[in-house]
Amino acid sequence: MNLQFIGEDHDHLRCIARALVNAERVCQQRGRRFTTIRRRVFELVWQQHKPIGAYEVLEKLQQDGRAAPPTVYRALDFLLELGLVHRIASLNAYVGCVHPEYPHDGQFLICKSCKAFAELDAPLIAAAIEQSASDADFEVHQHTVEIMGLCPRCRIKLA
Amino acid sequence: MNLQFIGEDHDHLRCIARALVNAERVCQQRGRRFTTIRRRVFELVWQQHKPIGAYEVLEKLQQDGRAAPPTVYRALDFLLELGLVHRIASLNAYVGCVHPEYPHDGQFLICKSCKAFAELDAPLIAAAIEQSASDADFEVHQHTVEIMGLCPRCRIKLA
DNA sequence: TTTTGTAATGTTATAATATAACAATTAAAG
DNA sequence: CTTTAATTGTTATATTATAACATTACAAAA
Repeated sequence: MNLQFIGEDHDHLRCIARALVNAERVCQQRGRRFTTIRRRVFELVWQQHKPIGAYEVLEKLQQDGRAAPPTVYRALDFLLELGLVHRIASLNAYVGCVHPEYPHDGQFLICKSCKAFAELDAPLIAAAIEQSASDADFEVHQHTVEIMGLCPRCRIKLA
Repeated sequence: MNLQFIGEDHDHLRCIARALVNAERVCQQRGRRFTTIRRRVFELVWQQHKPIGAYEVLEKLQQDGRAAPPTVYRALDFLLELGLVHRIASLNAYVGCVHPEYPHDGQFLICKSCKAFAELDAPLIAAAIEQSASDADFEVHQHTVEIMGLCPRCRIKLA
């Protein structure tokens, strides 16, 4: 599966709405509470199809009222734990997960120019990692794959 | 190429010595200066076959005399630029590069238990990334691949 | 060999990211 | 209700990284 960059015609309100429904379902299935704060942070992460930093989330939260860093980090940790968001280590930033049916490692394409990202779930990459690791007799628990470059739209724009 | 975890018999002094010779050659080829501080930071990163944090490097530097964070970060940035060390984004830490002939992205196996790492240069992984990216019409500039799990030795120990 | 320009380092301060510790509140289960 | 556990509030601080500007060291030209 390969989840592409979004196009001009992308209906983002609908996109967020679907993500919220997914998130609610995931929480219910796992017996965890999708509280107001968690929902709000989740929405903020989804508001853009770009990685967002914790302190950027915090600023937006603070437009609603007081909030401190632990509030944000707790919500993010919760969402990470349930696989509802991913962390992009090379950017210290967070993105909404597009298929949170079950927790998983994604692979990420991130545009240096417009900052848009796409989440892959590329069996080819996962298999190559497994193969290379097993050649080294290494037992894989988790992987981080972050691919930086130019998205289709920016390739054209900058060509 | 696949650079394995080091074994019991590893002669680390020789290993560091070789790395230093490499580093000197690389600097000379590129007309850059391998100053005392850069050499010292390079040695400190190589002192262990484990990722080391910038502030850990700083502490060790300070055993020689005064030193402040910018000194360490500058040296690390220099070494990163020349491909003499790599940064492990998911750990905010640095490792020596085992084949710094030319700058490149590596792939890293990192043991959660003993923290040892191995650097891969796995064409299989690189190819899978290229393939997946090109499916999405994405132009790859750089990639981060960090694989966490158990190294061969720890697998046995913890079995 | 002095001069001069550039690269490198020193120094202070601060930005950006993240967590510890404990108090207060809220929700859910008995 | 009441008790318990989960969640959130709050303050302080740890950790990682950079900005800005002063100083020093080096290498090439004069």
